Amino acid sequence: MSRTGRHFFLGDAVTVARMLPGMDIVIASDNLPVRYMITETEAYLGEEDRACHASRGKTKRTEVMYLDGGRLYVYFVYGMHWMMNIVTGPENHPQAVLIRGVSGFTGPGRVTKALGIDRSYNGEDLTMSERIWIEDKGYHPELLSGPRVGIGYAGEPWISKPWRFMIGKY
DNA sequence: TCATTGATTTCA
DNA sequence: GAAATCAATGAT
Repeated sequence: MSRTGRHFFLGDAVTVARMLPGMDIVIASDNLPVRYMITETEAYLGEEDRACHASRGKTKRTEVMYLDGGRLYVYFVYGMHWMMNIVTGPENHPQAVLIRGVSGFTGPGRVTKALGIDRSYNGEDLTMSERIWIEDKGYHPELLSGPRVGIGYAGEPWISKPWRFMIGKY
C-alpha cells in the first residue's frame, strides 16, 4: 500500500486522467480507510480550454487549480452537487481531472455523496492528507474515451475533445 | 422532459 | 446591487 506522490500529479490533466481509472481513492474520514476504485474521469486543461473553469482567469473559486498538482478542487454546482477534481500540472498551469465515477457509483455528484466530499476538502493535498489519498495498485485496464459531458457552452473545438475516460473496451 | 437549488460569476 | 449561469440528478 503506497500513497501516490507529487510527481504523478505534475503531469498534464489528460495524462493523469488516463492513468487514474483502475487506481484507488482511499478515504479515511472516520479513521477507517475505505477504498474506491476510480472508473471514470474527465480532463480540464488550462486557460485555453473554454470548458475549464480557469478559462476566465483566476478567481476565488479556481485559485486552487493554479497551485501545483496533487490537491483537490471541490466546488458546488446546480445548488445540490459537489464535484471532486484532482489538480494536475505545475504551479500556474490550471488543470484538473474530474472524478466522474468510482466502483459502485456512477456520476460525479454521486461519487462525492458516497465519499462524503464537501467544501472542507477543497485544497486538500492528496500527498499529505490524513483523510484522503490515491494509491496505484498496478491495475491499468483498457479504457474507452469520448467527449466530455455537460460542457456545450464551451463551443468547438472543446466540445469534441475526447477527454472523458472510462474503464471498458469494444 | 422538467424541477430542484444556491454558490459563483457577470453585468450594470 | 441584481441577474444569469451551472463539470447534475432524480422524479415525472
